[in-house]
Amino acid sequence: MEHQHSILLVEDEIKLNKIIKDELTAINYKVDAAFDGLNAEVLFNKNKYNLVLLDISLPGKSGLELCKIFREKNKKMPIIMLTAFGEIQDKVDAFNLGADDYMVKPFHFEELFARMKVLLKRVDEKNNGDSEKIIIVDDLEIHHKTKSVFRAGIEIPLTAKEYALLKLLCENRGKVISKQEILEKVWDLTFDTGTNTIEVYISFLRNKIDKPYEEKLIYTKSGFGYFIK
Amino acid sequence: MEHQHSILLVEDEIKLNKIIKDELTAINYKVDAAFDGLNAEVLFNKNKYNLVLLDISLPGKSGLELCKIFREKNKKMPIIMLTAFGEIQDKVDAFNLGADDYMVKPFHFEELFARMKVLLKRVDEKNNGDSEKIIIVDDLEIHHKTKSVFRAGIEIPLTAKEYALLKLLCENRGKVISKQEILEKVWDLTFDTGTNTIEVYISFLRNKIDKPYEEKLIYTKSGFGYFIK
DNA sequence: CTTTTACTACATTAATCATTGAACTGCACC
DNA sequence: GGTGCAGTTCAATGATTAATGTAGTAAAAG
Repeated sequence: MEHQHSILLVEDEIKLNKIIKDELTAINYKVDAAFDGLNAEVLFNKNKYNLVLLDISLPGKSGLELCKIFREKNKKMPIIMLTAFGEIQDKVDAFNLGADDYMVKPFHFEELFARMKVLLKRVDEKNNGDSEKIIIVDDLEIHHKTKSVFRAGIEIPLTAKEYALLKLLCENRGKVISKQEILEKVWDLTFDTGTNTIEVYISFLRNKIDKPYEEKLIYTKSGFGYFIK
Repeated sequence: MEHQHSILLVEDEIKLNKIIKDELTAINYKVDAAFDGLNAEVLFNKNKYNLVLLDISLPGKSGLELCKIFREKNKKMPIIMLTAFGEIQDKVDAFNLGADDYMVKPFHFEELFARMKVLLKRVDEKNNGDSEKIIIVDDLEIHHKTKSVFRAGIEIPLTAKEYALLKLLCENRGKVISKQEILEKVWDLTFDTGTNTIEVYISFLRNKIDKPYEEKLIYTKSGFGYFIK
């Protein structure tokens, strides 16, 4: 798969640690688990993580200390603190030490995952320098800032999915993108649903982007996927 | 130290570059040095600077080009051009491209430092109390100082949340702001609560800001977010 | 020529958005 | 401490727009 996020999970309750790890692994994260502060630090220094989940009360080295250390070494990596109920002061400290978010135990996994997704997406986008970007392919322009698409100077209104699909293809102009990859990046699915949604959306796009114009931009590589120009 | 300023120094004369960097570092600036335009651009995109010192004649990409690029990406960051004697026409161009000041080589470092200080102070003050700021979009005015909003000269009373939302949208006029971003910046939430508060507030705003007027300012980009004008 | 793969019109289902009114919250005032 | 009020939030509804699945047709591969 194209882009799997790497998570460092630091949690001393063995059972909780295991559950979180299993859940995250099931939805396609790569997880390293630590059960105490010292071990967490070793892992952190050895590997590169996209995000850290950090319990506050830990044997070895407190989560707050770790938070400070991690933040000093990496300004951008998101840190989510896992706090027990009543550790509200710690929560405030955590933000001052550079944590990005916190979850109060017990929490719903769904909420944790949602927050992780937001933070990871934010970092990914910043790295791409996304917000001001304009993609130009031939006489087609994609303005990320306004989420708008122009061909030959005329705006073509696209839906969110159409836009995401076109953007993916244009960002990889010339490269054949497999349906598998499209499913992952546009639909956030890691498995094939057995329907032909992608083909339908390619058709939508062609109607809007290519049909009215002489030169076609979207091509099919039968058996492999789609590509632009 | 209370507040260290970050400087991007772009100067191709190696000796001069080093001297300026050393002097600035000695008086407690953090300095990144670039010797050509391309490298300067890379640094600029990667890091956040409080001020740029920019030589006009550079290999790679001219200082004037860079000035324009930097100004487009950051409206507020001061840019001081370093011009050789006789580049007076360039000096004029530089101002048109958004430079804040210039120094004619050779110059006294003391004078450069004094000008930097003035410019940095000006920006710092603006950032602290952007109290004087007035955002104008069409016939809509937002007076930051008094937290009041006028349309076509008539004051429109807004509540705190309405004001924050309108301000966010107007500060990013033209840019589509996602609900996620609105939640973070107006409601301080990192997670979608599953309610429709944002839609409700957009509705409130439209009633006050748009309904009584012919030209509408608040638009919906379904699936993406909201934007102004 | 047969099989696989892809295309697209159409119908169905789902998601998103706008609006309203009701409920909740904190605060000033009695 | 109760009452009223403004600000905020929530829930229900209907309208609009988007996403999905089916099925028959077309195109490409072998």
